[in-house]
Amino acid sequence: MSRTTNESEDGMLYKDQIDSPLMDESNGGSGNGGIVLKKGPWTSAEDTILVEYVNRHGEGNWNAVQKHSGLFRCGKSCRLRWANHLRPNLKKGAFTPDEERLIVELHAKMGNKWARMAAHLPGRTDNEIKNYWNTRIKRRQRAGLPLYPPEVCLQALQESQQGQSSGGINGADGAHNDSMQANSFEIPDVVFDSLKGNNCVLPYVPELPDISPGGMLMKGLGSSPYCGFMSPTMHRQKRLRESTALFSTSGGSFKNGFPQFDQFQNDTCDKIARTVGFPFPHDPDPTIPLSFGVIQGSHSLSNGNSSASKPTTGAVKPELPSLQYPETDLGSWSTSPPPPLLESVDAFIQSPPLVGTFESDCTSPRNSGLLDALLHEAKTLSSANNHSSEKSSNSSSVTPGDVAESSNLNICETEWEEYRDPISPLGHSATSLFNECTPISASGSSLDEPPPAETFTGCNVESELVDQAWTPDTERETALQLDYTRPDAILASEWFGNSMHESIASLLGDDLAAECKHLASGSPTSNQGLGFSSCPWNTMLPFCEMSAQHP
DNA sequence: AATCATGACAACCGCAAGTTT
DNA sequence: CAAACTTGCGGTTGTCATGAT
Repeated sequence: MSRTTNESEDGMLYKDQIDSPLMDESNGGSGNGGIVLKKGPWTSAEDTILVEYVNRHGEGNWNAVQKHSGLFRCGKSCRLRWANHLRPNLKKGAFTPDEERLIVELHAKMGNKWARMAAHLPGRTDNEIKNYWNTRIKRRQRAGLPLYPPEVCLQALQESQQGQSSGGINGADGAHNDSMQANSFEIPDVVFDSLKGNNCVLPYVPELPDISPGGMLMKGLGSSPYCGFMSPTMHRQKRLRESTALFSTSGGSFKNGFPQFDQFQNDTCDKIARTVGFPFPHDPDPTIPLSFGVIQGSHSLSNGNSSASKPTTGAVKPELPSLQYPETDLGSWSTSPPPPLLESVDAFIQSPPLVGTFESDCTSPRNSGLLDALLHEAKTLSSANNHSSEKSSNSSSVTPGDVAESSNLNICETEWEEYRDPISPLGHSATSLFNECTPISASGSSLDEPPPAETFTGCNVESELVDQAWTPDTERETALQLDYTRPDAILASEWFGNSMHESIASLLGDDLAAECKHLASGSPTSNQGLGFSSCPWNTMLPFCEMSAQHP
């Protein structure tokens, strides 16, 4: 597509600039009063000016470009233009198959860390990669294809194994420089191991469009176009309720729930902390089908960009991404049977369950996923607990449990903050892999046996696996057996040995633990009715254990 | 032929971290 | 030490081209 604008406008704009009275007065920076900085497509004339300037003065000090070159562009725009289009050695044109594969692999490891990914693709810009990825996920989503091809999973697996042998949980930093060479990211490694065990099949759970807990959590319900999926069977009304009021409490509760995560790597901790600490709207109703395995949260969420998704206690961010619905809409779901679904959502719901519906999760550009989802789920549980308490007591809006949990979570968040590792891809990686390479088969079930669309069998299996005490001796073997759909299993393999139920009980209370167990058991009824709700539980277990075992 | 959907691309925006003043 | 500034990153939006209906 040609961005012929430059050519078409060539000269013209340049001329305008030259002739412009402002040109001579353009000394001011982008904020200079009186000078209106140009926006929109760059012309070749502008490019020329910028190139000349950079050749003369070098990169950096972009605001000076506007001041000294006469360009009516803010420094930011100049930097972007240079980095994405004018910089030497830029590789233009479509991505090669190798590049595409690499992007997929990198994304599996890094999530939406476009700049970091770009470092692995000489001549490519983060923007290109980002655009490619976003387009790709849309395309594959529509096609019902897995976001991460099996071969990529396998390769990543192999690489991860190498990295695993040498890397520890904390290898992230070292690894990030050359993640492709030796992946030491813990989570991904584990994931890939799991994938290996499962032959890396069926990346998506055919089932529900995911609610994208992450998206909901970070941006305020269903902000993500890909995350907004909800099971038709879901109780929408419950889903979004209490979000504001509960968020703060719930989020807080989570923090405390995880007193220590010394073993988590930085990034992981960061993501988790963010997620945990984030006042995500949690669903008071545990029956809400969250697609955990499916989660698609978004990398963006966890990954990152904290800018918009920063934990803001107390209130759901009104900020709405392109496809999201207004909160009001969300709220309306409670009353109206058909929620304002996105096209994609509709497609997912309506499309055949087997192949791609799940895609939404997997393909979410913002997968943050797993952690967010976990937290969200935990929150949901705690919220449910609170809710039940409220019903029973019917006396106060805030139950003791709320307060206690809230406090716990806050603490946890604080501590996690200390372990942030911007480099670690865990959050994303885990998410990506979980979401996108989620095998339908559970440990117990064979790959040849596709799971029912309504259920997320992986959850069941995983719960069992987790229950099997993870010991260093058995860890490796178990890892292979783990369903890679379950991040929790992975986490468990690394750090946890106690039963999840106990952990949950300690964290959220016995009743919740019991419920969790129930969900984990994967009774057809619960699964069907709850969608993936069981998955979140399972996923969350490790975290619970963490808190229990790592005070 | 008109319309719509999709893909590809470019650019902007807001935020956050780092640096300078 | 704080404010201002710079830079970088990631998300989002807008535009155009193309193909399908």
